[in-house]
Amino acid sequence: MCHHCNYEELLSGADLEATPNRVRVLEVVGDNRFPLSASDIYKILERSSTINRVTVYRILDRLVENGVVERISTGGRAFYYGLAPNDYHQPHPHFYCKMCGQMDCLSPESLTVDTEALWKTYPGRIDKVEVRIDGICKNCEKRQTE
Amino acid sequence: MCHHCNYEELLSGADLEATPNRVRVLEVVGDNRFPLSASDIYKILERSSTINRVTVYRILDRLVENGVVERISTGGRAFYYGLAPNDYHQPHPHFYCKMCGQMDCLSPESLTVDTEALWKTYPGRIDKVEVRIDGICKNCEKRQTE
DNA sequence: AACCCAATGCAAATATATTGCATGAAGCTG
DNA sequence: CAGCTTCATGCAATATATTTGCATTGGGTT
Repeated sequence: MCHHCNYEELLSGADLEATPNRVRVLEVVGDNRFPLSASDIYKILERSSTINRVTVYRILDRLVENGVVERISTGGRAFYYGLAPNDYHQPHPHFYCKMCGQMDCLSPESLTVDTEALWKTYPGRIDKVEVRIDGICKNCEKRQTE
Repeated sequence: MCHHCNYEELLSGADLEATPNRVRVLEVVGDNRFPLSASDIYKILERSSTINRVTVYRILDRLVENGVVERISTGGRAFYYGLAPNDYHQPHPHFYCKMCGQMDCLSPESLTVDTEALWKTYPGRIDKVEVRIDGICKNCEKRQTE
């Protein structure tokens, strides 16, 4: 567990009853250094004890709705999920490797985006700014040349 | 047609034979002010004369591969397609409305991203930096309050 | 006790995209 | 020019990711 986060508290703080399944899902998402797909999360949970795939989707939806978890788009077909930004986790860009599908978190400073003007002037409602780098990660690049 | 772009030339310049279907697909993508989904493109093409959905997907794949068209992820499930950046089209961020699914192109200056440090230091291969704003567009926001 | 609601499970449906295989036209080779 | 190859296209089937409908269960409420 991230030493800043108590997952039960995170849940109740977001108006969500801390059911065992919700805690399990949130633990998997929160304990990972990088975002995971619903399918990844399901597989990890299945290893310890049974859970339904649909339940995982539904829990993820609720967590995203209530701002606990962030849904991140990839250059591929599935969404990935990571902890939503909060006091201890700043928003940050991600790197998506189109070969292995792994998504890395980049440091918030690695890329500076100035969104201030946009927030002021955009005529609609802005919920989120997503920055994603697509490419091929170091490992896959190496593997290719072998 | 965008007055800078001759679509046949764009195709042959990208090493792609300018077949009638490819030109049609590229016209639809290029003539639109904002990116479209494969399905949107298919529907528009069907209005003038018949084409297979799979052909549309395949043509889009080739166009993306050869750098003529850009595949843009959304906050939703489908990819959208727009002209790839070139001498006349700078890379720019997009706004995705989660209500109506419409994606707008924002001006390149509306948001400044400094990727220089990243390009220098990232250990893998970077193909693309995608910046997307998610939210609710002006129209949908208005419609909600009515 | 009767009721209600939310969480979960299972089966089926949906949306999007991809694959396999067939056809036909264009070009090349001998 | 006959035979071969290549590539674009079409059609049917399949794969993948996600969502929906409906039933069950358990906890709280009246």
